[in-house]
Amino acid sequence: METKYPLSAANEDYLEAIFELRDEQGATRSVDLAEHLQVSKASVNKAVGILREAGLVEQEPYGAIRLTQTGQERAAEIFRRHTRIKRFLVEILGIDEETAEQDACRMEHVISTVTRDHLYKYLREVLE
Amino acid sequence: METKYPLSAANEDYLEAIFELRDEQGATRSVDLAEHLQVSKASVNKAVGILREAGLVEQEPYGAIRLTQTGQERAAEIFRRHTRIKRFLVEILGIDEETAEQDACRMEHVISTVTRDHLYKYLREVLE
DNA sequence: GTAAAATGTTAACCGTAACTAACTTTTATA
DNA sequence: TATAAAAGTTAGTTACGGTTAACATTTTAC
Repeated sequence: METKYPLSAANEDYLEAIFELRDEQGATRSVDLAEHLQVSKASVNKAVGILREAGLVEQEPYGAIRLTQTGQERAAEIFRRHTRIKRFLVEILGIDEETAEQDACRMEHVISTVTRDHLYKYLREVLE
Repeated sequence: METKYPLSAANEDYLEAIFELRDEQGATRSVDLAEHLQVSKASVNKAVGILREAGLVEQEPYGAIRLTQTGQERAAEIFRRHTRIKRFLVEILGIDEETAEQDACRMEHVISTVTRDHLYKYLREVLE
């Protein structure tokens, strides 16, 4: 299968949103993704196709989207990165929730794993 | 003229590199830009055209590239952002120069002005 | 001063990621 | 249950930012 396929920032966003918008059965609808990410249904359809090819989600035609095991892990990691960056912005730099959310959305795609880990460590130390 | 034209991340990179690679006369050569940014001469040519349209640089055919007044200010601000983010990564998070440089390159394009200002303030406080 | 090398320009192309419009399928409702 | 609305799909378009290849202009070296 696919071990560590790199995802584009856009596709990381789709994966993360699928993770966030799951219902009790773990299903996510395309239309909700489109709404959440403010893109067209067509864009969602294409992106989900890519995530499917990459083995990160499953979806039968006209059906709901579900994360695979790998997809789930990958998405959770992205989500964790996002929330920690946001925490840093809010709790350390004192930035408002709204701005922090938007900035975290973009920063999560550009920091290296080295910086990510140092940031986590810093958060643990400073917020004990 | 153009008051606050938004630049894409790519074009901010070109502008910043033009700023960094100026010689004593304030001139930058396309070929050096291409080398520095690791792109083709054709890409440089296209990007410089956009910066020219935006009133940020001047260049007569086959001549050197020079920043206009606005271009100079804009580039200096981008450069400042870059170096401060890098300082943060190196001096606060303890990341190595190499990684910090690469991450700063990407982070500089995605942080809001709010976050930028809070980061500067934090740097001043922590590094007194 | 001319020929070769270096530099700059242009045209045509590619991939990504968005869009709209038209269509199919599914779901909900009257 | 038939039909209208909602959701999903597909095809074709656009903009951006890169590419290569061929060409034009400058600069350098003999």
